[in-house]
Amino acid sequence: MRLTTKGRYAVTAMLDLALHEGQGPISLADISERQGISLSYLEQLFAKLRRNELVKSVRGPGGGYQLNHEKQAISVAQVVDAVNESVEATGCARQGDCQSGETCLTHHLWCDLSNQIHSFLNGISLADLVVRKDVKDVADRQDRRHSSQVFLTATDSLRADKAAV
Amino acid sequence: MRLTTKGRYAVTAMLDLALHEGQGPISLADISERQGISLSYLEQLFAKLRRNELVKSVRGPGGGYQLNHEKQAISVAQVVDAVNESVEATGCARQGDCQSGETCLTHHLWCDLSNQIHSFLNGISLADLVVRKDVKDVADRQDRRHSSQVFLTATDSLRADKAAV
DNA sequence: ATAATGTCCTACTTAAATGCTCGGATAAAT
DNA sequence: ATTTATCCGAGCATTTAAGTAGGACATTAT
Repeated sequence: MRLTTKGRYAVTAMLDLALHEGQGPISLADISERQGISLSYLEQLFAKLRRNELVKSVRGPGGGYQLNHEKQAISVAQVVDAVNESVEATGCARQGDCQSGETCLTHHLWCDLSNQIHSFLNGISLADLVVRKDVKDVADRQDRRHSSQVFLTATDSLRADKAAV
Repeated sequence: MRLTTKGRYAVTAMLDLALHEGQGPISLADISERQGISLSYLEQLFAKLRRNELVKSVRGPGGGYQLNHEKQAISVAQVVDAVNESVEATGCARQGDCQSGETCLTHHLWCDLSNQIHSFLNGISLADLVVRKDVKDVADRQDRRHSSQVFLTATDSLRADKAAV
């Protein structure tokens, strides 16, 4: 089992998409700036998210990424899984062949733990996160800090209007 | 957050001690054989367990390790912690300074997850594991397979008798 | 057309950790 | 004195995370 910045980055980036839903495609450059994640690294993560059909992409200027499903339908567990960070606590992938073909002494304990974690992360959707107070607070701060050029150009507000329809 | 064979080995070894409590000191060679863990690696793990005062050691022939507290008083979480496998899911050690000094978008989510895992593993003691059916089954199988020389020598049964007093 | 802006893709690098092995020192029992 | 065990340190192969670098391709705006 393993949960590092990899999985955390993925969830954070997906939550960023959910927060800016309805504003058209969001570029990775925007996410990189807002969330403090390396652009190149984001590209690699989104390649996996796209292959798992959690996001869809639009290429070219004004392009970026959008959620491929309703926010309610995307769980944190799905996102973490998509970037290959299993929250599986057993070493045998639940096979029970941990100790040279046989079940090890603590196999069932780690199975129980895996169930706990998985059901917890499975029960939280991006929609659930979006409405949380602690998430809103941080999102507001980030928007205030990075809103400098959002409504500066005519094309940008035009795009936002189009997307809002 | 990370849970690999390191933490699983530690819990398995501690459970082995709990299962053979009352039989005097248990050597790492015995645990190595029963649980299929490298002896040298066990030594390293038990060095940490000893420094965390979870076990006490007896040197010399007939020596080995014993639990330093009642089985009921040792939780799985303590054992995992002792070998430096934190089940902490945040990257900021709960400080909230995840994103260049400020709180990141998903900080509270990972805090919640950490609480879940920690309270789960904290609520399970070695005593709880010893009485579980799945644990008993595996333990019986292991005892049957590795009991060949336990009661063969006079010194061994003598030692067991002494320890039982 | 062409320049700019984005995704897409591959390969490389650095650092850290895991899971071991090996060699030897020390303590205690036979 | 020899055996049995814990102790202790160094070292090593492998994997992974996390990020860099460079470029190809698609799309929009000039």
